Formats: sequence, structure tokens, C-alpha cells
Amino acid sequence: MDKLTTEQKIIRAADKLFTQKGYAATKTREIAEEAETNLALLNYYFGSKENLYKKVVQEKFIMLIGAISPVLSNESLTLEDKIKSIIENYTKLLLENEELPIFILNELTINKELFKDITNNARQIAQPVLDKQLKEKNIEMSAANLIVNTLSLTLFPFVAKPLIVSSGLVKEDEFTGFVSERKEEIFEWIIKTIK
Amino acid sequence: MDKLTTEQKIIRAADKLFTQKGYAATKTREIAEEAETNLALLNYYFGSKENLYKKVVQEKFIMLIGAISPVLSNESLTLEDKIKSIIENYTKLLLENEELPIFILNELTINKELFKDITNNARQIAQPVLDKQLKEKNIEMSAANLIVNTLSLTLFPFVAKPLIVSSGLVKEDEFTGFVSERKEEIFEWIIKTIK
DNA sequence: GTCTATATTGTGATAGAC
DNA sequence: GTCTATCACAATATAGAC
Repeated sequence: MDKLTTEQKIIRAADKLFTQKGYAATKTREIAEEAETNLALLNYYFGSKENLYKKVVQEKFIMLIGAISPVLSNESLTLEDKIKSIIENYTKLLLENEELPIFILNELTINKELFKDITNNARQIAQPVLDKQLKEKNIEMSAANLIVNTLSLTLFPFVAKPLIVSSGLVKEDEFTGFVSERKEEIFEWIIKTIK
Repeated sequence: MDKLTTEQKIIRAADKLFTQKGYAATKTREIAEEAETNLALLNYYFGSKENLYKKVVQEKFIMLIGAISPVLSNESLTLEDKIKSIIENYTKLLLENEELPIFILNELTINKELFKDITNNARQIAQPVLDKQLKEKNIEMSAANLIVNTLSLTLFPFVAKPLIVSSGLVKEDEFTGFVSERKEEIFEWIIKTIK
């Protein structure tokens, strides 16, 4: 019934396990089993565990910055539109991939070298545009603070979900509602702080 | 010169390496080497790698919730005092332990069971007090949102530091200044949003 | 308490038949 | 392309001398 190629099944299994348990804790045999194939095929298609990992990580990293990078550098969007888009994009993306940000942020912390080539591409494209827009409106907040605040309020609940849930602040089955309702609230809070 | 016992040296080395690289990627031989002792002594004092890890993790977890739990449940502090204290406590703590939150949050995500006994203690102590204070002041924001927002704005920059730095938003050597200046700003932003 | 040597298992990768 | 069997080495843990 599933028309995935063996290669795709391995990628999908690797994605799931690496995201859940991290690189070192994930065994190649587990990936093979999850993909309903065997260890030899993993090496046949990808050469090594590390190679497979890089494929997965790059894909996920692009997902994560893909939700913000085009928005920020788009000159035809107003400041408000940008903030709203980022909140919308991330909330949608993370509701479908809850562990994505903690996975990427943890990997960035543990394995700083791995990402250098990817981040360099996005660097310094967005900031000048945003700085110009802030200056035009006489807003005293820096571009860095505006971006960090927007991302903080939007991403952090997902990053800290286990803590938020286990502390009883928000119940597991209320979490989706909690972050969905926050979307409009975050937008209003941010607008308030830049006025 | 250093008057640490062997046991303390091992704990300290384990703390450093587990925090930097995570559980699975850290080898017991490395810990022994970092502690300037040998593998046998690690097992002599702690029985196993997992045992040593639990010691380290619990200690760090208590550090992290210790900066907020007593503040929130203190009935004699005003709402403003609480927010200010949390921001101050965390910024100070995290400037000295930058990897603490990403480490704990990642471990909570990967290994959800490990923490259940600890979080249960702090559960549902703080929230009633805070809810009462919010109601008295006719603030429409929920306690959950207020706490999540405060923690988001304060903790997220540390969690996302590698991303913030590698994207060029804030330079590595400006990071301390960036989060230090944010302290007062975060406080003002939050006050604005609850008025 | 400390150390060297070693037992034992786990893990990434490959050889070679089909 | 796929699979079983296996190699080679890494890693946790322990035995036993001091």
C-alpha cells in the first residue's frame, strides 16, 4: 500500500528516530528496522550513518528557516504583515512538527560546525530591509529584538512543551488550542510593544 | 591546587560533557579523562553511566526550576516584583550556564519519564496564587500566558543562541550585552501587554 | 580508594550470495 | 537491489592486584 521506495522509507525512518532521540542515541539497526528493511541497505543508499543524518538535518533546518527567511527579506510586505506571517507560518509548521525546533536548536548547540554552510546563505539578507522599515516608522526597537521577540513568543512554547505540560500550566490535550489562540494575542502584544 | 574529591571531579567533568554533547555522545572514558582519573573509579563511585547522568540532570533541573518556583509561589510579592525577579534570576543564571535550558528542554523531550517525579513537586503550587493576583488587578491575560511569555522572552535567546549568532542577528561577543540590555526591556514589554 | 587489564556486549560498516 | 553473516573496533562494566 505504501509506494515509497526503500530509499524514501529509510529517510523517513531516520527522520523520525533522529528527531525523537538525537544522533548518537539512534542506532543504524533501529532505522533499518523502522524502515522495514535491513542495515546493509542503509549503507548501500547513504554510505554511512553520518551521511544519512546530514541529509535529514539539512532538510529539517531548511524547513525551519524557510518559514521566516523569505518573509523577512520581502520588501513589499509591511512590518505588520511580516510579523503576522511569521507567527502564522511557524504555528502551522510546528503544530505538524512539534519536535522540529528543539531538535534543530539542540543540534546547533551540540554540533556547531554542521550548519555553518547553511546559515551563511540566509545571513544579512533580512536585517537591512527590516532596519529600514523600523526607521521609517520611528520605532525604537532594534530589528534583532523584534525578530527575537517574535520568535521567542511563537517558538518557545513548542520548545518548552514538555516543561509546560508536566508543570501543569497547560494540559496535553489543550496544547493545540493554547498555541492556536496565542497567535492573535502574540501579534497584538508585539504591536503594542513597538508603539 | 584543587581540593575537590575524586567524586566531585567526576561529577563536574560529567556535568560539563553531558551538557556539551548529550548523554549518548559522551563516553565514560572521556569523563574519566576530563576528571583526571580513570574509568574504574567512575563505576566505583556511581555504579554506571546512567546513574551518573541522573545525578547531573537532576541537579541541573533543580537549578532551572529553582529560579522560578519560589518566586511564583511567594504570596507577598506583587505581580511586577515576580516578573522582575524571574527575568533577573534567569538572565543571571543563564549567563553563567548558557547551555542549561537547551540541555534540560532537550532531555525532557527525548526522555520524558526521567523528570516526572521532580516536576510533580512544583505542580499546581504557583498557579492559584498568580491567578488570584491577575484577577484582583482585572488583567485579562491568563497565568499560563503570562508565565510562558516571561519565560519565552527571557529563556529563548539562550536556547536559540547558536541560530541568533550564526544568522548574524547578534554577534558572539555582543551576546552578553544583548541579553543584559533586554532585561529592562522585557519587563517593560510585559507590563505594557498586561495593561 | 586507586589502577591496569580484560571480559562482554554493542554498533557501524562490508563481503559476498542471490 | 536485497539479504545474511560477519568483521573490526568502540564502549560499558568489572576483576583483581596494590
